[in-house]
Amino acid sequence: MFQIDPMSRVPIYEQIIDEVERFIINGILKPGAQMPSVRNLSVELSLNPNTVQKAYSELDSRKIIFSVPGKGCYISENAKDIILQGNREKLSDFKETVKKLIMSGIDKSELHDCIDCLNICDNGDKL
Amino acid sequence: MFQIDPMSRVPIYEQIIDEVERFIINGILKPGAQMPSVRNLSVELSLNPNTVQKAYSELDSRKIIFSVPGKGCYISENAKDIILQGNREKLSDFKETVKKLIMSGIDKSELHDCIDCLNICDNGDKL
Amino acid sequence: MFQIDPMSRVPIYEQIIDEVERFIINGILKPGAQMPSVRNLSVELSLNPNTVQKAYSELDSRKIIFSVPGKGCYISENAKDIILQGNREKLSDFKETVKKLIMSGIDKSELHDCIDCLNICDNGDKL
Amino acid sequence: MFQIDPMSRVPIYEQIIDEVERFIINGILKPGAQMPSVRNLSVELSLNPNTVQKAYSELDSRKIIFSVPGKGCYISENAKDIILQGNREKLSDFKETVKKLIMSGIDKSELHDCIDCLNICDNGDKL
DNA sequence: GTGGTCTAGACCACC
DNA sequence: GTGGTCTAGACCACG
Repeated sequence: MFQIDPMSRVPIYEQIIDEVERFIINGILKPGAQMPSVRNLSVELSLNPNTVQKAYSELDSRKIIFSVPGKGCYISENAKDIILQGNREKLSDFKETVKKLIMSGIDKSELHDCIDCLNICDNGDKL
Repeated sequence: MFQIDPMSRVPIYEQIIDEVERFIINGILKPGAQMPSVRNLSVELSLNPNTVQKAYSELDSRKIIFSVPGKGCYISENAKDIILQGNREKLSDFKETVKKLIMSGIDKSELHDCIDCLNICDNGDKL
Repeated sequence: MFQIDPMSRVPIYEQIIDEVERFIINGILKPGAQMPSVRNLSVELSLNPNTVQKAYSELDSRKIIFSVPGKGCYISENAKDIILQGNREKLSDFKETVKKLIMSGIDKSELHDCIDCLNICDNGDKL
Repeated sequence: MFQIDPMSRVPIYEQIIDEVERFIINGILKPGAQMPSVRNLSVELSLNPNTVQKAYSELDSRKIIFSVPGKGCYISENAKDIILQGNREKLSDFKETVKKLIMSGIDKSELHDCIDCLNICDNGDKL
């Protein structure tokens, strides 16, 4: 289901969150749909259940999913909106990154080039 | 001298490295110039000497500065070149960041806007 | 596991690095294998964890090992190549040493004898 | 007089000792000859007098020179012998160096080559 | 459990 | 005074 790189330096639980968000943005996971159980997902991805649980907890605290005790986790109605709203923060972080790069002597045009040279569909899937 | 944010999630020793690089790029620290001593800088920034030492060691291993035990640390002749060369890697990381942002549904134009709206001088100092 | 001499003038953390490199060259530590944990090794060698950490950090920065925070440190695929390439520098240092010895009046033949009289297996283990 | 490299990582006081020994081995400084005063040498080489003093003290303790209070330092009668005898220790250190190099996977033949490729006169002067 | 960062304080060699 | 190494002990994020 989700694509996880266990050797990446970005925490696995963040990768899970990113993947869930990506699936929601792309419409693969729709509001009301049930998430895979923590146990199943941890087995499928060969991950520690605690790691999956941490991702689910974060998604739950951000109201992107909600858990029904004894039944499972489900996608919230306004999950997409919350994610898109969260992108504001990401853009803020992005600005900080850009600022640092410029301060270390990199030209703005180089950054623009980096963005343009990426061949990625707008729906988020790799070409 | 250097601007450090102890609350940032980026390690203090990396902030020191970034600041030193920035000063070198801006020409404030020139080749052959002596760096502030580990002890002085640690006092000035209210840091543990080991933290400053770690930053200096990394700069030394990257040949941006060189240390003469018992005398002090000095800016290397080709410090600027090494730093600019290191920016290649930073651009590579930047691409990864951009890729993730686009995959989470952010439009390229928004990223371009983020770059353009920054009011930063080309020499790296904040306005 | 590793042989450390706490009384040597060569820093302990460098001794650890040398031992790790030796084990990799000899094929005892293979690519992908997990390194002993920082804590375990520090206990086993009766060292401070920070000392071991410093050795591991250096090995990581030289790409001989790579660390996955929360999981452990692993031998890189091309660790052996990197080490052998690093030996070029060692030979350069060796030349400097030889030069000084000759300048202090030692005959080249004596140096050749020193090399030949060593009883060391080609795989690096003491007889 | 002496060639000192203040940027070298080999301690200055050791460089002084090495230079004095080299001059004695080459016959430039003969037994009974007076050494330059600590003060003069420190001025001439732009060094801290303490550094020169440390070198002289070590040479004195090894009986290579002897000091006559109020007059100066002089080369001992058997200075050359002492130096050549000291070379035994250097050869012992050299063996240790060679052992480590071989243990890190360097072939003996490469070390022999390093020795042979040096174009240095036996009397210690560079060609 | 893992690695990573930081502080506090010590000792050393060198200048 | 300088940089370099080491210990002790703490805290954090991550699995």
